[in-house]
Amino acid sequence: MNRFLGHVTNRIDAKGRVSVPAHFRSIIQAAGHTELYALRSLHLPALDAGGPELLTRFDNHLDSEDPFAETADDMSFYLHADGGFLKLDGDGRITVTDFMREHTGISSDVTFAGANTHFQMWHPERFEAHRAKVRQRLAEKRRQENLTAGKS
Amino acid sequence: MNRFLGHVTNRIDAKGRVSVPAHFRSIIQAAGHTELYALRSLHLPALDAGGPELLTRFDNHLDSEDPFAETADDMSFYLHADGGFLKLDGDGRITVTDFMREHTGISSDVTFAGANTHFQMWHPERFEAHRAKVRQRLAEKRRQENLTAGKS
DNA sequence: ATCGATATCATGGGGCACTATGGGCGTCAA
DNA sequence: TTGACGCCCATAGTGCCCCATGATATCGAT
Repeated sequence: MNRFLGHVTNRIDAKGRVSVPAHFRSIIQAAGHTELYALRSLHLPALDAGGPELLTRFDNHLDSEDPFAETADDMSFYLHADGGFLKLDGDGRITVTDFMREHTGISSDVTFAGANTHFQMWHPERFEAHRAKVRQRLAEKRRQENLTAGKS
Repeated sequence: MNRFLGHVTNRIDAKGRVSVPAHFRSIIQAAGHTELYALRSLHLPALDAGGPELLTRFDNHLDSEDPFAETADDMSFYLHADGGFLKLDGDGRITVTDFMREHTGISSDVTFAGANTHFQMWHPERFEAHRAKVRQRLAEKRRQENLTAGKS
C-alpha cells in the first residue's frame, strides 16, 4: 500500500523534533525521497507535506488555468516560494520550525494525517475539530440527498 | 463465494485482539491483502472495513466531483485521514484500538457483519438494535407499498 | 445412526523487534 | 561562547510473530 492513510499524533521533544510515523516514512522511502516539501494549506490551519510530486499535482491544475489571470500568478507564488523543506534526520524525525508553528498553531504535539498522495500536519486539537466538522457536513449532505431521492 | 455475508460475534482477548471470522478472512486472503482499512461510518455507530478497494470505489467518485469544492476536500479528508488500518496478525486477528472503540462503543465483544463488498464491525447490542430497527422500517415500508399498490 | 478421529477455528500467552522518545556530543555559524 | 543543528546511541513501551490449548464442526468407519 503506497498511500498515505490514517492519522497518528506524535510528541515534539525538548529539541523541537518529532518522529514522522514509520508508515509514512516507508512510503516516502519507497518513492526514493530523502527530503519532504511542505506547503501551508490555503483553507486550513495545516501543512500539506510530501515529495516533489506534491507540486506537480498542483502544477497540473495550474496549467489548466488562464496563465494571464492574477490567480495563476498567485498560485505559482504560493507553490514555489511559500513552501519549506522538511529534512529527515537519521531516525526519521523532522525539526518543527516556526514556519510550521505559525500557520498551524502546533506547540507540543503534531497530528500526521494521510491524504492519499501526500499527508498533512495538524495541531491535534484543531485536527479533531476539523474532523468533527467534516463528519457533520458530510452527514448533513447525505441527509439532503436522502430527502430529495426519497420522494421517488 | 467472494462476498461478505452473515454475521458473527467474537470476543476481544486480554491483549485487545479479536479474530476476524474465518470466512471473511478467506475472502480477504483470496484478494491478496494482509491489511484492512476501516472507516467510521457516517450515520451508524459502526466501522466499514475492507481491502483497499474500499477506497478506490470512493476515489472514483471523488474524481468526478469538482476538485476544488469543499465537499471534495471533505470527502478526501474523511476517506484518507479519518480512517485507520487494521493489521491482521498471523492468526487472522486484529487489535482493537481506541479509534474503533470510541466510534462504535465496542468494549469486550465485536460483531462482524457482512456487507457484500466489505463488512462492518459493531458493538453486539447496538448491532442487534440496529437489526431490529431495519426490520421494522422495511416491514413498515412494505405495508405502505401494499396500501397504495393494493388498490389495483 | 453412533461414535471416534481429524481438521478448523477461536482464544490465550510468551517473547522478540521495532518505533517513538530522550539525551549526549561534536561541529559550525553568529 | 552560545545556540542551532546533525549524528549517534540508550531505553521503554507496544505491536507483531509464533506456538499452545480447547472447543466445535466434519467426515469416515463400524
